[in-house]
Amino acid sequence: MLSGEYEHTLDEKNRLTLPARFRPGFAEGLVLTRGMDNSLSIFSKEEFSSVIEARLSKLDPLSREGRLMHRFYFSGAAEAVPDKQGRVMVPQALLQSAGLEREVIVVGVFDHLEVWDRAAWREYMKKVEESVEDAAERLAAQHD
Amino acid sequence: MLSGEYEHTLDEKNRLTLPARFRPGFAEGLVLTRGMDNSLSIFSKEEFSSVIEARLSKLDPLSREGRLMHRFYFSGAAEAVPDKQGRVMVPQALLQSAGLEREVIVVGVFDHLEVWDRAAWREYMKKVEESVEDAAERLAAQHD
DNA sequence: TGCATTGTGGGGGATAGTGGGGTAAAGTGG
DNA sequence: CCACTTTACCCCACTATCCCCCACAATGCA
Repeated sequence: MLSGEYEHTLDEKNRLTLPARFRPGFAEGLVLTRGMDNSLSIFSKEEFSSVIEARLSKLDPLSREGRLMHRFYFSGAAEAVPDKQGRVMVPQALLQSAGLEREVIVVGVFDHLEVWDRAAWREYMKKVEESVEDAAERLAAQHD
Repeated sequence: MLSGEYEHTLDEKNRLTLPARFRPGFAEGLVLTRGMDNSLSIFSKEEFSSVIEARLSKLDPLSREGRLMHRFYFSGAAEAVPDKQGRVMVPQALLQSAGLEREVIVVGVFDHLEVWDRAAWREYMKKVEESVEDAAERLAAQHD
Protein backbone atom coordinates (compact mmCIF):
# COMPACT_ATOMS: atom_id res chain seq x y z
CA MET A 1 0.00 0.00 0.00
CA LEU A 2 1.39 3.40 -0.96
CA SER A 3 0.74 6.31 1.36
CA GLY A 4 2.14 9.49 2.82
CA GLU A 5 3.35 12.88 1.63
CA TYR A 6 6.95 13.58 0.75
CA GLU A 7 8.39 16.98 -0.15
CA HIS A 8 10.88 16.66 -2.96
CA THR A 9 12.41 18.91 -5.58
CA LEU A 10 13.02 18.53 -9.28
CA ASP A 11 16.62 19.29 -10.14
CA GLU A 12 17.83 21.26 -13.15
CA LYS A 13 17.85 18.14 -15.25
CA ASN A 14 14.15 17.51 -14.55
CA ARG A 15 14.91 14.50 -12.42
CA LEU A 16 12.63 13.37 -9.62
CA THR A 17 14.03 11.38 -6.71
CA LEU A 18 11.60 8.71 -5.57
CA PRO A 19 11.15 8.49 -1.81
CA ALA A 20 13.50 5.75 -0.66
CA ARG A 21 10.79 3.59 0.83
CA PHE A 22 8.99 3.31 -2.51
CA ARG A 23 12.02 2.38 -4.60
CA PRO A 24 11.81 -1.39 -4.21
CA GLY A 25 8.39 -1.43 -5.82
CA PHE A 26 9.47 0.65 -8.80
CA ALA A 27 13.00 -0.61 -9.39
CA GLU A 28 11.82 -3.02 -12.10
CA GLY A 29 10.30 -0.23 -14.14
CA LEU A 30 7.54 2.32 -13.89
CA VAL A 31 5.14 4.33 -16.00
CA LEU A 32 4.68 8.06 -15.70
CA THR A 33 1.26 9.24 -16.83
CA ARG A 34 -0.84 12.35 -16.92
CA GLY A 35 -2.98 12.28 -13.83
CA MET A 36 -6.31 13.85 -12.97
CA ASP A 37 -6.62 17.34 -11.47
CA ASN A 38 -3.29 18.69 -12.68
CA SER A 39 -1.07 16.01 -11.26
CA LEU A 40 1.34 13.38 -12.50
CA SER A 41 0.85 9.70 -11.72
CA ILE A 42 3.46 7.01 -11.30
CA PHE A 43 2.57 3.32 -11.56
CA SER A 44 4.78 0.31 -11.42
CA LYS A 45 4.63 -1.47 -14.76
CA GLU A 46 2.49 -4.28 -13.39
CA GLU A 47 0.06 -1.89 -11.73
CA PHE A 48 -0.26 0.12 -14.90
CA SER A 49 -1.23 -2.97 -16.79
CA SER A 50 -3.73 -4.21 -14.29
CA VAL A 51 -5.28 -0.86 -13.40
CA ILE A 52 -5.22 1.31 -16.50
CA GLU A 53 -5.10 -1.15 -19.32
CA ALA A 54 -7.78 -3.30 -17.75
CA ARG A 55 -9.94 -0.26 -17.27
CA LEU A 56 -9.50 1.03 -20.79
CA SER A 57 -10.05 -2.35 -22.37
CA LYS A 58 -13.67 -2.09 -21.31
CA LEU A 59 -14.16 1.07 -23.35
CA ASP A 60 -15.07 0.84 -26.98
CA PRO A 61 -12.13 2.40 -28.88
CA LEU A 62 -14.59 3.33 -31.62
CA SER A 63 -16.59 5.55 -29.30
CA ARG A 64 -15.66 9.18 -29.01
CA GLU A 65 -15.08 8.82 -25.30
CA GLY A 66 -13.07 5.63 -25.71
CA ARG A 67 -10.69 7.31 -28.13
CA LEU A 68 -10.38 10.25 -25.82
CA MET A 69 -9.41 8.14 -22.83
CA HIS A 70 -7.02 5.99 -24.81
CA ARG A 71 -5.22 9.02 -26.18
CA PHE A 72 -5.13 10.71 -22.81
CA TYR A 73 -3.48 7.82 -21.04
CA PHE A 74 -1.19 6.40 -23.69
CA SER A 75 0.07 9.61 -25.22
CA GLY A 76 0.98 10.81 -21.77
CA ALA A 77 2.52 7.55 -20.64
CA ALA A 78 6.29 7.34 -20.39
CA GLU A 79 8.02 4.14 -19.39
CA ALA A 80 11.18 4.60 -17.39
CA VAL A 81 13.59 2.79 -15.12
CA PRO A 82 15.00 4.70 -12.14
CA ASP A 83 18.76 5.26 -12.13
CA LYS A 84 20.99 3.83 -9.44
CA GLN A 85 20.15 6.75 -7.16
CA GLY A 86 16.42 6.12 -7.51
CA ARG A 87 15.70 9.05 -9.82
CA VAL A 88 13.64 9.30 -13.00
CA MET A 89 13.64 11.94 -15.68
CA VAL A 90 10.25 13.54 -16.21
CA PRO A 91 9.43 14.39 -19.85
CA GLN A 92 8.77 18.03 -20.60
CA ALA A 93 5.22 17.38 -21.77
CA LEU A 94 4.26 15.82 -18.46
CA LEU A 95 5.88 18.58 -16.45
CA GLN A 96 3.81 21.11 -18.29
CA SER A 97 0.49 19.32 -18.10
CA ALA A 98 0.95 18.84 -14.37
CA GLY A 99 2.22 22.38 -13.90
CA LEU A 100 5.37 21.22 -12.13
CA GLU A 101 8.36 23.43 -11.51
CA ARG A 102 10.89 22.95 -8.74
CA GLU A 103 8.97 22.39 -5.55
CA VAL A 104 6.80 19.32 -5.72
CA ILE A 105 5.18 16.87 -3.37
CA VAL A 106 5.03 13.12 -3.85
CA VAL A 107 1.88 11.46 -2.51
CA GLY A 108 1.14 7.78 -2.06
CA VAL A 109 -2.44 6.94 -3.14
CA PHE A 110 -2.97 3.23 -2.47
CA ASP A 111 -1.83 1.74 -5.79
CA HIS A 112 0.14 4.62 -7.33
CA LEU A 113 2.09 7.76 -6.58
CA GLU A 114 1.02 11.26 -7.54
CA VAL A 115 3.30 14.24 -8.03
CA TRP A 116 1.85 17.68 -7.43
CA ASP A 117 3.11 21.21 -7.44
CA ARG A 118 3.51 21.86 -3.75
CA ALA A 119 1.36 24.98 -3.59
CA ALA A 120 -1.37 23.40 -5.70
CA TRP A 121 -1.45 20.36 -3.42
CA ARG A 122 -1.84 22.47 -0.30
CA GLU A 123 -4.70 24.35 -1.85
CA TYR A 124 -6.38 21.15 -2.98
CA MET A 125 -6.08 19.57 0.46
CA LYS A 126 -7.59 22.62 2.08
CA LYS A 127 -10.66 22.24 -0.07
CA VAL A 128 -10.73 18.50 0.49
CA GLU A 129 -10.70 18.86 4.26
CA GLU A 130 -13.81 20.98 4.08
CA SER A 131 -15.74 18.47 2.04
CA VAL A 132 -14.36 15.18 3.29
CA GLU A 133 -16.58 14.96 6.34
CA ASP A 134 -19.65 15.37 4.17
CA ALA A 135 -18.38 12.70 1.86
CA ALA A 136 -17.68 10.43 4.81
CA GLU A 137 -21.24 10.95 6.05
CA ARG A 138 -22.64 9.93 2.70
CA LEU A 139 -20.37 6.91 2.68
CA ALA A 140 -21.54 5.91 6.12
CA ALA A 141 -25.15 6.33 5.07
CA GLN A 142 -24.66 3.84 2.26
CA HIS A 143 -23.90 1.16 4.78
CA ASP A 144 -27.16 1.53 6.65
CA MET B 1 -10.40 -3.20 23.16
CA LEU B 2 -8.57 0.11 23.50
CA SER B 3 -9.54 2.61 26.17
CA GLY B 4 -8.23 5.16 28.63
CA GLU B 5 -6.37 8.50 28.61
CA TYR B 6 -2.61 8.81 28.82
CA GLU B 7 -0.68 12.06 29.08
CA HIS B 8 2.44 11.93 26.98
CA THR B 9 4.84 14.36 25.38
CA LEU B 10 6.36 14.62 21.94
CA ASP B 11 10.12 14.99 22.14
CA GLU B 12 12.24 17.30 20.02
CA LYS B 13 12.49 14.72 17.29
CA ASN B 14 8.70 14.49 16.96
CA ARG B 15 8.57 11.04 18.49
CA LEU B 16 5.55 9.75 20.36
CA THR B 17 5.93 7.04 23.00
CA LEU B 18 3.04 4.59 22.88
CA PRO B 19 1.56 3.74 26.28
CA ALA B 20 3.23 0.52 27.32
CA ARG B 21 0.02 -1.47 27.55
CA PHE B 22 -0.81 -0.82 23.90
CA ARG B 23 2.55 -1.80 22.51
CA PRO B 24 1.89 -5.48 21.95
CA GLY B 25 -0.96 -4.71 19.58
CA PHE B 26 1.08 -2.30 17.51
CA ALA B 27 4.52 -3.91 17.57
CA GLU B 28 3.95 -5.55 14.16
CA GLY B 29 3.30 -2.22 12.50
CA LEU B 30 0.81 0.59 12.66
CA VAL B 31 -0.70 3.31 10.53
CA LEU B 32 -0.90 6.94 11.56
CA THR B 33 -3.74 8.82 9.87
CA ARG B 34 -5.41 12.18 9.87
CA GLY B 35 -8.36 11.91 12.18
CA MET B 36 -11.59 13.83 12.47
CA ASP B 37 -11.98 16.91 14.71
CA ASN B 38 -8.31 17.90 14.75
CA SER B 39 -6.85 14.69 16.04
CA LEU B 40 -4.47 12.01 14.90
CA SER B 41 -5.51 8.36 14.67
CA ILE B 42 -3.39 5.26 15.11
CA PHE B 43 -4.52 1.90 13.74
CA SER B 44 -2.76 -1.41 13.72
CA LYS B 45 -2.07 -2.41 10.14
CA GLU B 46 -4.76 -5.06 10.10
CA GLU B 47 -7.37 -2.68 11.51
CA PHE B 48 -6.48 -0.07 8.93
CA SER B 49 -6.96 -2.54 6.12
CA SER B 50 -10.27 -3.81 7.34
CA VAL B 51 -11.69 -0.42 8.31
CA ILE B 52 -10.35 2.13 5.84
CA GLU B 53 -9.30 0.18 2.80
CA ALA B 54 -12.48 -1.85 2.78
CA ARG B 55 -14.49 1.35 2.84
CA LEU B 56 -12.55 3.09 0.11
CA SER B 57 -12.45 0.11 -2.18
CA LYS B 58 -16.15 0.63 -2.80
CA LEU B 59 -15.54 4.03 -4.34
CA ASP B 60 -14.74 4.39 -8.01
CA PRO B 61 -11.29 6.03 -8.23
CA LEU B 62 -12.35 7.61 -11.51
CA SER B 63 -15.09 9.62 -9.85
CA ARG B 64 -14.28 13.02 -8.46
CA GLU B 65 -15.35 12.04 -4.97
CA GLY B 66 -13.48 8.75 -5.14
CA ARG B 67 -10.25 10.49 -6.01
CA LEU B 68 -10.81 13.00 -3.26
CA MET B 69 -11.34 10.39 -0.58
CA HIS B 70 -8.46 8.24 -1.72
CA ARG B 71 -6.09 11.17 -1.67
CA PHE B 72 -7.25 12.39 1.72
CA TYR B 73 -6.88 9.09 3.51
CA PHE B 74 -3.78 7.72 1.85
CA SER B 75 -1.81 10.95 1.73
CA GLY B 76 -2.42 11.29 5.45
CA ALA B 77 -1.55 7.69 6.22
CA ALA B 78 1.96 6.88 7.39
CA GLU B 79 3.02 3.31 7.99
CA ALA B 80 5.50 2.91 10.79
CA VAL B 81 7.01 0.34 13.10
CA PRO B 82 7.73 1.44 16.68
CA ASP B 83 11.38 1.43 17.73
CA LYS B 84 12.68 -0.77 20.51
CA GLN B 85 11.48 1.77 23.07
CA GLY B 86 7.95 1.76 21.66
CA ARG B 87 8.15 5.13 19.95
CA VAL B 88 7.09 6.28 16.48
CA MET B 89 8.04 9.38 14.57
CA VAL B 90 5.05 11.52 13.59
CA PRO B 91 5.39 13.16 10.16
CA GLN B 92 5.31 16.93 10.09
CA ALA B 93 2.19 17.06 7.93
CA LEU B 94 0.20 15.08 10.47
CA LEU B 95 1.44 17.14 13.39
CA GLN B 96 0.20 20.25 11.67
CA SER B 97 -3.19 18.96 10.64
CA ALA B 98 -3.80 17.71 14.18
CA GLY B 99 -2.36 20.87 15.74
CA LEU B 100 0.02 18.93 17.96
CA GLU B 101 2.96 20.49 19.77
CA ARG B 102 4.58 19.10 22.90
CA GLU B 103 1.85 18.23 25.34
CA VAL B 104 -0.48 15.62 23.97
CA ILE B 105 -2.89 13.05 25.24
CA VAL B 106 -3.30 9.53 23.92
CA VAL B 107 -6.83 8.17 24.02
CA GLY B 108 -8.03 4.63 23.44
CA VAL B 109 -11.22 4.56 21.33
CA PHE B 110 -12.35 0.95 20.92
CA ASP B 111 -10.48 -0.06 17.75
CA HIS B 112 -7.89 2.70 17.48
CA LEU B 113 -5.92 5.29 19.41
CA GLU B 114 -6.32 9.04 19.04
CA VAL B 115 -3.72 11.65 19.81
CA TRP B 116 -4.91 15.12 20.78
CA ASP B 117 -3.33 18.34 21.85
CA ARG B 118 -3.84 18.23 25.61
CA ALA B 119 -5.61 21.60 25.90
CA ALA B 120 -7.85 20.88 22.92
CA TRP B 121 -8.83 17.54 24.44
CA ARG B 122 -9.78 19.10 27.77
CA GLU B 123 -11.90 21.69 26.04
CA TYR B 124 -13.56 19.08 23.89
CA MET B 125 -14.33 16.91 26.92
CA LYS B 126 -15.78 19.87 28.77
CA LYS B 127 -18.21 20.50 25.95
CA VAL B 128 -19.01 16.82 25.78
CA GLU B 129 -19.72 16.65 29.50
CA GLU B 130 -22.03 19.65 29.36
CA SER B 131 -24.03 18.22 26.57
CA VAL B 132 -24.17 14.92 28.40
CA GLU B 133 -25.60 16.67 31.46
CA ASP B 134 -28.16 18.48 29.36
CA ALA B 135 -29.16 15.25 27.83
CA ALA B 136 -29.44 13.69 31.27
CA GLU B 137 -31.63 16.58 32.41
CA ARG B 138 -33.95 16.12 29.50
CA LEU B 139 -34.06 12.44 30.20
CA ALA B 140 -34.85 13.05 33.88
CA ALA B 141 -37.60 15.56 33.02
CA GLN B 142 -39.46 12.93 31.13
CA HIS B 143 -40.01 11.06 34.38
CA ASP B 144 -41.91 13.90 36.09
C1' DT C 1 14.28 0.30 50.55
C1' DG C 2 15.53 -1.95 46.30
C1' DC C 3 14.27 -3.55 41.86
C1' DA C 4 11.70 -3.35 37.56
C1' DT C 5 9.24 -0.84 34.30
C1' DT C 6 7.94 3.34 31.96
C1' DG C 7 8.57 7.81 29.93
C1' DT C 8 11.97 11.20 28.22
C1' DG C 9 16.37 12.93 26.40
C1' DG C 10 20.30 12.95 23.42
C1' DG C 11 24.73 11.19 20.89
C1' DG C 12 26.40 9.12 16.72
C1' DG C 13 26.36 6.31 12.74
C1' DA C 14 23.80 5.26 8.68
C1' DT C 15 20.93 6.60 5.08
C1' DA C 16 18.38 9.79 2.14
C1' DG C 17 17.91 13.98 -0.83
C1' DT C 18 20.19 17.13 -3.75
C1' DG C 19 23.70 19.09 -6.77
C1' DG C 20 27.08 18.82 -10.27
C1' DG C 21 30.93 16.95 -13.20
C1' DG C 22 32.41 13.51 -16.64
C1' DT C 23 31.29 10.58 -20.34
C1' DA C 24 28.85 7.84 -23.55
C1' DA C 25 25.14 7.80 -26.81
C1' DA C 26 21.97 9.92 -29.90
C1' DG C 27 20.59 13.41 -33.09
C1' DT C 28 21.89 17.11 -36.62
C1' DG C 29 24.23 19.34 -40.33
C1' DG C 30 27.85 19.55 -43.46
C1' DC D 1 30.97 9.40 -43.30
C1' DC D 2 32.62 12.62 -40.08
C1' DA D 3 32.50 16.58 -36.68
C1' DC D 4 29.61 19.06 -33.49
C1' DT D 5 25.92 19.73 -30.31
C1' DT D 6 22.75 17.99 -27.18
C1' DT D 7 20.81 14.76 -24.26
C1' DA D 8 20.82 11.48 -20.63
C1' DC D 9 22.99 8.44 -17.50
C1' DC D 10 26.56 7.12 -14.01
C1' DC D 11 29.23 8.41 -10.37
C1' DC D 12 31.01 11.17 -6.53
C1' DA D 13 30.28 14.49 -2.83
C1' DC D 14 27.93 17.30 0.61
C1' DT D 15 24.38 18.03 3.93
C1' DA D 16 20.36 17.04 6.63
C1' DT D 17 17.56 13.82 8.54
C1' DC D 18 16.34 9.74 10.72
C1' DC D 19 16.87 5.74 13.57
C1' DC D 20 19.42 2.79 16.69
C1' DC D 21 21.30 2.70 20.98
C1' DC D 22 22.53 4.05 25.66
C1' DA D 23 21.37 6.73 29.72
C1' DC D 24 18.71 8.78 33.31
C1' DA D 25 14.59 10.21 35.97
C1' DA D 26 10.10 9.02 37.73
C1' DT D 27 6.87 5.81 39.12
C1' DG D 28 5.02 1.58 40.98
C1' DC D 29 5.36 -2.66 43.38
C1' DA D 30 7.14 -6.02 46.43
